Amino acid sequence: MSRAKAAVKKRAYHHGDLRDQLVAAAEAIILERGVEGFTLREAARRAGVSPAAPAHHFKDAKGLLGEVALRGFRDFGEALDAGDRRGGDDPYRRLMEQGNAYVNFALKHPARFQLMFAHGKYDITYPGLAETGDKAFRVLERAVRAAYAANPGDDLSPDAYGYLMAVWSIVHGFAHLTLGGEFDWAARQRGGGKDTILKHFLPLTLKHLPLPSR
Amino acid sequence: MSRAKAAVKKRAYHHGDLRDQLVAAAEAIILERGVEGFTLREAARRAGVSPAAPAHHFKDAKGLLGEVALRGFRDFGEALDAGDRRGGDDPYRRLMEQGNAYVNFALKHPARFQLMFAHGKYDITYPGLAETGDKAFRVLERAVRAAYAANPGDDLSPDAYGYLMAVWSIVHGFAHLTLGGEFDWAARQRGGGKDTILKHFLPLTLKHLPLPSR
DNA sequence: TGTACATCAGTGAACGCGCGTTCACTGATGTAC
DNA sequence: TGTACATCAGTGAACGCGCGTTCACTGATGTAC
Repeated sequence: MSRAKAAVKKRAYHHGDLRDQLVAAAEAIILERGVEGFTLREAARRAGVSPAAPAHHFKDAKGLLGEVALRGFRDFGEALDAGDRRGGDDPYRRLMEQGNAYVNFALKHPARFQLMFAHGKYDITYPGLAETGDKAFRVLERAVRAAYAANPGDDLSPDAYGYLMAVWSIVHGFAHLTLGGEFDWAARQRGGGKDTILKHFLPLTLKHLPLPSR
Repeated sequence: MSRAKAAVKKRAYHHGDLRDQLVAAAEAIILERGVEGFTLREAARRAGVSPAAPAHHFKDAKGLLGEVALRGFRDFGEALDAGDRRGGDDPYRRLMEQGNAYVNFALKHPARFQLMFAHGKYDITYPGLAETGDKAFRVLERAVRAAYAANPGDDLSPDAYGYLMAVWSIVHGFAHLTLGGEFDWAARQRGGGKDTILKHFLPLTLKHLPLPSR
């Protein structure tokens, strides 16, 4: 091996990309071992760094997970918003597309999704987190308002509240049950895995998305 | 204190009720600290017993949790079944009542409910567990079959599959989101807590339970 | 362009902690005769 | 009814483990002049 190559391979004392690599490692660990399987030491190990190094980038373990959750909520909100736009002018289609986006996000980024809903695991005071989370969930509310012809700022009717909760529940429940493997028996009947659930069963399910009852 | 009283208060060397008390302690711990907060040592501590004692009743920590899950699935199945019967002859009402029972169980026994869906935390080979779990979920399937006029043993139509998943998703999602505190903002508007969600918002939500599309 | 020096981002050893499980043991209970 | 003894259900000390965090440190980088 040439000296130049060796120089490239040799890890610099300063890592250069540690912050992002810790985030990536955290996601990978959660993916493999679940939210509870995450440890700060393992993340440091995977980034090739001593267990004390992360403290220079995050306050503590929950701080690192706060950053993971923040990025999750940001991308999640954007995915919902893109779905909403795909729905055009039709409030029902907007909700359908958002529901699709919701479940797709959960199944494509299970680590992020599970962390986002794992209260107590990450630092909820992490800068920007609360706003980013709120923003994502307001995308759904906006489409429900449209479905019930409520202007921004208006109180939602009790019926609209129930509808909002029903729609949110159905997509969240579907995502959660799928990730938990509760639909695997159905997928197995068709000889597939989680991808089969997404491609085959999710459309069948979303067909039953409740209609707004105006 | 009389000698008799002292004799009563003094713990017998043989506990007499350790198995059940360990199960009760496990549920209490999960309630207070979440599924991940459970430790076998803490359960032993609460039962007033050394950390080695549980081994005489359960293979290991996951075995104890297996028993907790088993009892959970048993009661859960019975609750769903009672709901089903309340629905009388009307398949839709049967599903409504089951949905009600589903969410009520989850909110009244959050420790059990959360454990039941926490895969990997308990011993799934625990005697009777798989059967008891299957039995509970077949109660829902049965009502969906009735709604689609499918006889036992018939394959369900794709539409019926989607419907089954939609109904299960909506009640499971509602339970999960409520337990996760995602609806607290709504409850707070009405000056209440989880009980408000159960009494006020659950009926509003179940009104939007999808209708079977026969 | 060179140099002094502050700051930044690492190291690695050490801390105390609580965990699940194992071990040899012992006191209490139940049973056979 | 009494007794010998097997079995059951506890004890408590010990094991090794991995964790998050702290500490004094040091090498690399950036900046002021």
